[in-house]
Amino acid sequence: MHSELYNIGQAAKASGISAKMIRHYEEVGLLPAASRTLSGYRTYNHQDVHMLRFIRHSRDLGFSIKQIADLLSLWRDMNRPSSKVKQLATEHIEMLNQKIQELNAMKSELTRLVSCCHGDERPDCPILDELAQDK
Amino acid sequence: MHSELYNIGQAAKASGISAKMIRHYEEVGLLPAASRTLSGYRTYNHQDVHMLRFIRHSRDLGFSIKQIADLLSLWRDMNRPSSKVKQLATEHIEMLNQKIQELNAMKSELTRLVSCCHGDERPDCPILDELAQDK
DNA sequence: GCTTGACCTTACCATCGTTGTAAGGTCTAG
DNA sequence: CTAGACCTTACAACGATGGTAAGGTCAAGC
Repeated sequence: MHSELYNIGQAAKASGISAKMIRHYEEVGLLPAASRTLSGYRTYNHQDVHMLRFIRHSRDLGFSIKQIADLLSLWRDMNRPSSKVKQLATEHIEMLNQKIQELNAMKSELTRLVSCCHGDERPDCPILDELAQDK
Repeated sequence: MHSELYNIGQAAKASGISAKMIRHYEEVGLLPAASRTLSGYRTYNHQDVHMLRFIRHSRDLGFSIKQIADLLSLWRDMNRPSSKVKQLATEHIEMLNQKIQELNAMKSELTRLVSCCHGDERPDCPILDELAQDK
């Protein structure tokens, strides 16, 4: 196993997280402070890049930074109970469900309104009428 | 028709938009500058509150401030073609669809992972395994 | 050795919609 | 006259990300 070093741009490419966000994650404490070259450049090794990939995958699934921090600490804890991970994921699914439900409610209401609107050159518009309703 | 006056708190209650946000909407130009009492308090009349309700309904459907500004100007334009309103709404539905799709993708992936995880006291966890994968 | 260009550094500001806070002025009821 | 509820402005924060600016560093080519 070589411990070849990456600078932040290479780590970004290898992990799929922008250099910008890597610095940000470090600043907010999601990542430990990277080691530096003499001239101050951040350096990353394979393990660091592995962690970055973990973060990206978590982010792609919509986990918040706080949740990702929890996932990372579970990941590092070799004695974690898998129930904790499952619970975290399940809670996130619930959050997703809630958001999806909200968006779906908006969508169906809007779809209903749109289907009522002629959509021609005349000014009459049930969409505006409904938005203007006092209900 | 009385033109009874509301102060910002009363307008907030009557419209369902917080006083805070009413000020914000004024600041960003979604609302015209409110008239003021001698002592500087903002005052609103029935028509203003009606507009605030319009904004709230639009917001409840997920329209952005920019879109609401467009809706408001269509609302005020008695010669608008309803096609413009319909198009705006349709574009928003498309945006909603896109977001819903993204969230659903996250949800189904997560659901799959969760269903693979025992969720007991043992540390083995396919959720973490997958997040840590190099793919 | 010097220049060029690509990279790195920090430190800001912007987005979007909303909330919170602080410090102060005003109004109204007791 | 005072207490408390309201109003005012101005600022910062959230969440994740992007942008910009001003400057230092590195590697390649001349």
